Amino acid sequence: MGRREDNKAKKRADLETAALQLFLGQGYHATSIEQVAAEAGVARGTFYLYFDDKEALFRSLVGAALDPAIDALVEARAALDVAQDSLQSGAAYQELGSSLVQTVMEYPEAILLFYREQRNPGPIGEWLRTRSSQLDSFVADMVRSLGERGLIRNIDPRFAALAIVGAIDRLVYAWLSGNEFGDPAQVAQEVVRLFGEGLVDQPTTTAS
Amino acid sequence: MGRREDNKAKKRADLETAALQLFLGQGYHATSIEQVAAEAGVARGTFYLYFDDKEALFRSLVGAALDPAIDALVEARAALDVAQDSLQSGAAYQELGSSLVQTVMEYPEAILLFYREQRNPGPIGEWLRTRSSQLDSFVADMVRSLGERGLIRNIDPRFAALAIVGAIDRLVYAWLSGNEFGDPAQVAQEVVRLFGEGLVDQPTTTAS
DNA sequence: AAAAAATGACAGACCCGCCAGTTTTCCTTG
DNA sequence: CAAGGAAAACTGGCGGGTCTGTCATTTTTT
Repeated sequence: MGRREDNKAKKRADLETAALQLFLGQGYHATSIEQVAAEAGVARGTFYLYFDDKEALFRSLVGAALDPAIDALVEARAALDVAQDSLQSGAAYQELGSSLVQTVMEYPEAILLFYREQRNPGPIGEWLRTRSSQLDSFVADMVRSLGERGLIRNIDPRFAALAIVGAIDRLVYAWLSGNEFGDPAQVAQEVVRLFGEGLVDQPTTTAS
Repeated sequence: MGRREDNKAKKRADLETAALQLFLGQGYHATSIEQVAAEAGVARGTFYLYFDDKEALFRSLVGAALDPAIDALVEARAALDVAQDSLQSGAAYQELGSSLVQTVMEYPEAILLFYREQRNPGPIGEWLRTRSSQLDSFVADMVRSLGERGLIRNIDPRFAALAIVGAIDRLVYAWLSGNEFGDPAQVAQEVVRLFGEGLVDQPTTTAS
């Protein structure tokens, strides 16, 4: 029977959840392998039977949450490439949005860790920023596409993407950090409206 | 003569600039006092004649950039409290904006460090987040005030503030990290327009 | 020569990754 | 089904390394 396999998988998971809590509590850098092992209830040496080092642990941990998100991004791009009308592309955006929301809801701690460590130097930070910039590029392409179809006013896509991603980033981060503000779905709609109206081409309404 | 004093001040500055480069290059946590001292050309023991520890060094370093910004915030709040018409409050906002831009232009590295370390756990991160949330609160009040005067549509000020600050945050961060995009003044205007039109009350323009 | 500044060795504390020795699990065989 | 042995899993001490903050001593300034 796979009793051995099961135990191994379980212990791996124990180490990962222990690490997740410690990383969130004191940061990746400040957490020692000793602490992770102790928290998971094993000796230091045992850790090395499951992971090469702290970095491999982190990648496994956060990758479990990020990989699905990146996959969703890739799929959305593929769907958009073959989309013929705005109905189909709208569906692709819809699908992407719900995938991303689902990922965040499923791995809130890992995503929070992603936000926390993102700006740190070193290989971990670089790895996270690579993932991050994929989203930036996607949004930039989206803005560019909408601009070319005349649906929004002319604006530097790279600039708009940073603003949009930055706003969402901060909102999600605040929410994951424990700040409460209403129904996420309603918040999402507010974001769309906020940027939607800010991006649409229209005469400048001068409020005195 | 103040020769001694001068040298002391200069050495302090040397230590700070050395630390700034190292913090930006490898992060606060990964930088040792040994490295800072070596980079500044002094022995490790000398460091402790100028700063209590690494944390005091960081606070001094980043505080030099943040304090003026916080001061500008406090002054703007005071000016808004006594402002009677929207001309005066507009001037206060204008003044605040130019102060903040000036601070960023004067201490770009320190501000970048502020963005970098902001989400890390520990006393340093908490200290930075305290400063950060002052800006959040200010913007939230601003949105609330504009809403009460009917200049923008009804929207949760806390939510709008996070979106606005998040977008600006990301743009400034990208710019400080070396991403080029045109004239900062023009970018600022774009931000105002983006959010301005997104916040104004208006019939929902449904683009098919 | 007195005062101030600078130095670097030292003690104490962690941490990493390894690995020889121990314990647990599994499976075969009588 | 029990016994026993091989294999897998686990342990914790060790060597080697880094970092901190102090302080008696040396160097520089006045």
